[in-house]
Amino acid sequence: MGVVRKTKSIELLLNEFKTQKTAISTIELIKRLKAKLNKTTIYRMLENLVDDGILHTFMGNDGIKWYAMCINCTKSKHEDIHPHFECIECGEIDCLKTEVIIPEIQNRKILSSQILIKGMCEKCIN
Amino acid sequence: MGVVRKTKSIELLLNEFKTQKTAISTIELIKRLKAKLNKTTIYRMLENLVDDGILHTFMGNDGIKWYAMCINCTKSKHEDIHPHFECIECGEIDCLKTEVIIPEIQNRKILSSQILIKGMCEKCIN
DNA sequence: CTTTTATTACAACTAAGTTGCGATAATACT
DNA sequence: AGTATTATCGCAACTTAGTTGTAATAAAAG
Repeated sequence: MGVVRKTKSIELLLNEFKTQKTAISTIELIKRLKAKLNKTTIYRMLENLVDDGILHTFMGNDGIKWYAMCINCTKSKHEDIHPHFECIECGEIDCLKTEVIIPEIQNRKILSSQILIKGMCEKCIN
Repeated sequence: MGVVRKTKSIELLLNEFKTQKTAISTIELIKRLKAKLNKTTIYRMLENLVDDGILHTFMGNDGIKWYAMCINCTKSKHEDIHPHFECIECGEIDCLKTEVIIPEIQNRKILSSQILIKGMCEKCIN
């Protein structure tokens, strides 16, 4: 249904994404906000913020959900279909601006794609 | 550790992948083989078959694991880094031979990538 | 045929995520 | 401002994918 009211909980959650530019996993968010927010609340807020085009979500390699701020998303259009990059060293996942071209496939219609690239990030490569 | 002994269980499991060319999820396998095999056994067999390069695994969009036969894998080299295609209509996921080029990224080292394309398959497009 | 040990089944557990519902607190209304 | 409305929140209980420990079973080696 999206976010309708400006609550302290929403503020707390969004603050995590303002202080950290990279993606954050649900379990990490729950861990950080445990003292102040119930996990059910966190799950529901994340869902609402995705509906509103404020956050976008994607599946990590380990099967847990990750969330990150949207840059050019609206309620109707999630333009944010970009690849994500997971560092095998520090575990951080961030959004890439790099565009990956998915070629057309015979007799199939491509609607969306999720790309998770694994490697070493700027910090860990040295 | 890989598969060492030829057992009836392994035969049963591999038979599923021989009669079906597309990927199969763990929960689907458990559902199908429930009467004959314990789920723990299925999980452990799948792990072993991945170690041996007979199956490869990837994460579905819903956070459950999928497995499919390897074509050009060996124990040491998993060449099978190809995109997967999920049909939003029938739910089937299969391996694509289409190669997707991941461009180099400044100051980062790319080691692997997982690409899940969503759309309509040959059967469902009509 | 016996011994070795990989494999399997079972039960009990872990952890991510969900559901229902009563309590709380933003917002709307007078 | 004070009250009514209802979105939001917290809690407890639940669901489900996947894991762990262990004793029993069955490949296959000797």
